[in-house]
Amino acid sequence: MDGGETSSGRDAYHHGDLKAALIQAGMEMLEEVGLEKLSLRGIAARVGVSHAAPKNHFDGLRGLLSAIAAEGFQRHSAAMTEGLDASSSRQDRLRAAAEGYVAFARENPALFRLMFSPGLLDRDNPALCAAGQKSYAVLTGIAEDLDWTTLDGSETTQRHSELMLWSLVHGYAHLLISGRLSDPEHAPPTTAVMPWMDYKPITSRR
Amino acid sequence: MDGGETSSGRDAYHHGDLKAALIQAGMEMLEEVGLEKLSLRGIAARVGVSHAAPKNHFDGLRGLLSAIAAEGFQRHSAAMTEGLDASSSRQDRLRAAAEGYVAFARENPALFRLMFSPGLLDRDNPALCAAGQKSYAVLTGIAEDLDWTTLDGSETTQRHSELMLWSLVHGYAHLLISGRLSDPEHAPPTTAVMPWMDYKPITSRR
DNA sequence: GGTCTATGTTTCCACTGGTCACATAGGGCT
DNA sequence: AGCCCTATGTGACCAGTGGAAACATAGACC
Repeated sequence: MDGGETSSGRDAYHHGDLKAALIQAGMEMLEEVGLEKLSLRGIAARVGVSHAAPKNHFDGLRGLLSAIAAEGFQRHSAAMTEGLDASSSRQDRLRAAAEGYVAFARENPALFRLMFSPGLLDRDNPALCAAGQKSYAVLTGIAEDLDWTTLDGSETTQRHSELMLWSLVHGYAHLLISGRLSDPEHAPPTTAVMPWMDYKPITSRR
Repeated sequence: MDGGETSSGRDAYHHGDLKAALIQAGMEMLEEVGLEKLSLRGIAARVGVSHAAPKNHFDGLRGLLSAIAAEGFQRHSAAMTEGLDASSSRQDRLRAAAEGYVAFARENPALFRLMFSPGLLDRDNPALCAAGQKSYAVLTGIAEDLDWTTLDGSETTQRHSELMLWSLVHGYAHLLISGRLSDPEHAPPTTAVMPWMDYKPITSRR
């Protein structure tokens, strides 16, 4: 116990819970130095171990990055659901989730970028896969509630609607952190780019 | 002229047109080895020069990548406009541009990624800035044609509409190459994720 | 013909991630 | 209690990277 923050209980070990410490340090440095300058040696140094130590817990830099991304997806899921009030309308719930999605990206741009950089991650990492799928499930789960999929009554539109929503928030998030928008600080709120929600009752068939 | 392929005319120079050759080689290797494994030394080796030679034409790896990205934005613009038939309806023109946007990303995933990786590029590179802005202008120019901005009649909606369209195609493009979609090969066509175009006359006020 | 400058090479440096043999320390068995 | 044994971390090496500086070369220009 001792600290018991992020680490698991044992503290008087070799180092403590090095695995969690590395993930923690990695997430901090990620936003400090940027995705491209993040180095295994740097992370190890911050924790105070040699650069070979992580090998005992992760499969190289890739493995560590994958673990960080997995943690990122969990926080991403949390960001989408935390503002969710079960009592609010389904439309508001969707709005809140979309705003959470985008806000997370703006607050953790480097992490968000990492999470969607397949070239840096281990596709087969179980934790990463699970966390990523869960994150997607959170979004689609809220979208499904709205069954705007009945617009033309066909079954296939379900997937299309999910993709539309996902593409929209994902694209806006990405643009906001891509440095291509003229004034990202004062960009319109997320709901401003999903305006069809304002003009048409989502659940109606029209 | 001599060859006159990608190089400009002069061939009996030191190397020929090294600057263009490096950009060309870089674009090829980019898709071959992936964005993260692309190296200045590798590009130089393919062209047959020492790894210090590019310094005379670019400001380090950053400069070369920026030049490649600039060329990428030009091709991106071309991809959006090439299928454009002036005689087709404005809706069809928008559809064609959107499909061009996404198709480009799918055909040049690493390049597309590079183009939107501010950490790798030189923000102040003039060619890159110009090409990037032009690319955005192409998209918004076509969107403007459609004046769906009149949905609520307010002026501010213009920017929101542009952002919505851009976010949508950009997000879908990104998701398709992010490795997070289950079966990206058989993903729905781009128009399937912009379905509001099918259900509501864009130019009408409803 | 001779110098001058653009272009390219060589050699060095600091840094990266990966691998191996080795050290250490705590757990568990006898 | 004492011992081994394995998980964990270290140090020394390697190939590779981008960058910088001194040097070489070959066209250009007078």
